[in-house]
Amino acid sequence: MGKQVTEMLKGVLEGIVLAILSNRAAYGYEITAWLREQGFTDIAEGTVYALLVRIEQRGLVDVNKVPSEKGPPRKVYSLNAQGHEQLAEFWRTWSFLTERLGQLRESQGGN
Amino acid sequence: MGKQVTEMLKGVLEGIVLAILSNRAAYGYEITAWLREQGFTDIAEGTVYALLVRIEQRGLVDVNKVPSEKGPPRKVYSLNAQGHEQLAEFWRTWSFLTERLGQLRESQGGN
DNA sequence: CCCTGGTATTCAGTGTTACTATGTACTAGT
DNA sequence: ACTAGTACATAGTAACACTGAATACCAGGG
Repeated sequence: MGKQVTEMLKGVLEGIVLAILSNRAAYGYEITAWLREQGFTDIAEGTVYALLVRIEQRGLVDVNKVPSEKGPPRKVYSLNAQGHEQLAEFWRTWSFLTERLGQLRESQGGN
Repeated sequence: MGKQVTEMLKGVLEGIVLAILSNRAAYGYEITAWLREQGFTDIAEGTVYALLVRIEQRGLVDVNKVPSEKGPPRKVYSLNAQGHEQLAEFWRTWSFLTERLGQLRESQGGN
């Protein structure tokens, strides 16, 4: 993907993961695989795990350890009330950004 | 604005400034003031200047020193060919992100 | 004359975040 | 035993925006 996406992901990736978790509970390996399918081809596993640790420490998710048939136990994360609030806040900020950027884009050659 | 915007701005602020400069040449102080008007109330002056130095060093802009009636000379930046290319690349990346995020948002409660 | 305030740029130090590159752990199949 | 796939964890690094301050230039007021 390149460095540009990397920088833009900062701050956004957390929102993406929160959004995923608001759909349904999920664990790190699963989330990483899903992201890769969606075109975020360069996202390293370590990145997702680190992010999950951060949002857990900030109390945005509940964790449930579930044994797996193949491999070590999964840490299944689900969004709690505080997480939903944080997600709503993320969407507000995201809307602000898209609106501003949209205007900027229109004010020029477009594309 | 808060910390959330700060993190999301990473990588995006550069695109914003490139977009501004593609409309017309401008200098740091002016850009900062404009951003504040647009609602980016928390952007520190130092941030914009640092960004301008970066994109200058990467050869995306041409610089022109213009005397000011009040204060030290202005460094007026204008986008060159490489800068326009970088801006186009930014819009591509931005489109990718907005598309993915848009889908994510729809796939849930919306808002 | 000095001092404040607005214009304009610069820089050292800090915090957050994503990446790289590993390492660990568990299971199934050969 | 060995390999491959699943699953999580972490130490070190780079990039970027912020904080806070300093510097420079000019105007007007006390």
